[in-house]
Amino acid sequence: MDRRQRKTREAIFDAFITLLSKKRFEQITVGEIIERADVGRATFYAHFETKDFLLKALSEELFCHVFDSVVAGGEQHRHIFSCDEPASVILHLLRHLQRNDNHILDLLACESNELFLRYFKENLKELIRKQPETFQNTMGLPEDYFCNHIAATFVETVKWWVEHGMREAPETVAAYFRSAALFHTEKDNKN
Amino acid sequence: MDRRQRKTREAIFDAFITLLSKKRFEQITVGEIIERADVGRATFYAHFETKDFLLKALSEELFCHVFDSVVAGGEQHRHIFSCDEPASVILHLLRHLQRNDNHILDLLACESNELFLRYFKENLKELIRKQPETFQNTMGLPEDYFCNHIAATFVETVKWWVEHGMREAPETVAAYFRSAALFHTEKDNKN
DNA sequence: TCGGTGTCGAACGGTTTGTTCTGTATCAGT
DNA sequence: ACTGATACAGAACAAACCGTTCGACACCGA
Repeated sequence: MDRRQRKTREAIFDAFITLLSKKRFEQITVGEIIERADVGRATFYAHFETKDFLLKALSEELFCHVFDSVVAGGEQHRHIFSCDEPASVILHLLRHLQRNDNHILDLLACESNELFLRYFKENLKELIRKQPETFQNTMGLPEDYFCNHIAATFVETVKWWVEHGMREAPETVAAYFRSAALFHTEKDNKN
Repeated sequence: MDRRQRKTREAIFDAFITLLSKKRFEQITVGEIIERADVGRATFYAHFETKDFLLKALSEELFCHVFDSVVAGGEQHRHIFSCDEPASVILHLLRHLQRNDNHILDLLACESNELFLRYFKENLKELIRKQPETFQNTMGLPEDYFCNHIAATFVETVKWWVEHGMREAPETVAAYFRSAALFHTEKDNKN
């Protein structure tokens, strides 16, 4: 990709993130973005069809690499919701957040966080669906209901953590999630 | 309240609900609302400061009466999350939805349902907070985390039900929720 | 050096917003 | 039935934002 293209794209993303930390997505105008990014109006529209597409592109850019790093982990992440495992995906994600890689945290803490949390949840559901052997639906709940429940609980957990100031250690939060999500590993069931 | 005022207010609400069933909140214009409601522009702004306030007013109007009817039930609803109780608040709410009183269902099914679900959740949390004796935080989770988890799980359950076409009976859905929310009644703990 | 590509900046038409004003209809109380 | 207060319709308005177009220029890779 052309260096110029990358530069403006980056400038727009940065300006957008900064603005998101200050006001809601809906009340951010294209004018503000291009002013802060120091970019021509036509240039903006050459990159993004509309403001919503910018949001989508940003979401993909940020979350893709997080979830990619998860699947890249491969077999070592088999028990994605077994929090006892040090390599658990949960802990992986929580630590990712704590380090605030790529400003993800800023976006989850901003007033328009629902937009990103929705994206987050969708990726999670896919992840869960792909690894059905790592958790057990012991209550006989419908598959999609159960799957959605796990993802939603994790998102709510993250949201709570962030809004709470992230005072707890990732391990603690993972334990909370484990309790709340009603996730029983095979080990549990042997008790 | 003046009969004229009530009439226009009602007309605006109706038009708004109809439009919400057709397109997202964000892309509904005041112009469309007043046209469908057959109301003057100035009249609209005399009633609602902005489109967002209209949404808020509608939410309050709809959910208030639902939750009021719950607290009006008083002592008979003590065990708000004990689904075995026929008078349980859960069943009460689910049946309310199934009858589609006041178009609540339309709003929960529309593309902008997050707005109402958020409102829904807040009311739920308050309800839960007010009746701490009716559920037990057996896992030693932080109070607010647990409280939020219960409310969120219920909202997700309702969302799933609606998106699913509401094929299940309210009793079935209540049972799902009971399982998922990890809600243990005193009876459970005696086992 | 050259053709292709990205950017700038201004200008534009179109839409939405929220306000203001005038004249008219409806209300509640006497 | 009369009256003052209140609510309404409808038009017009300025301001803001959107998305597009265009010509001139700068930068890229080859």
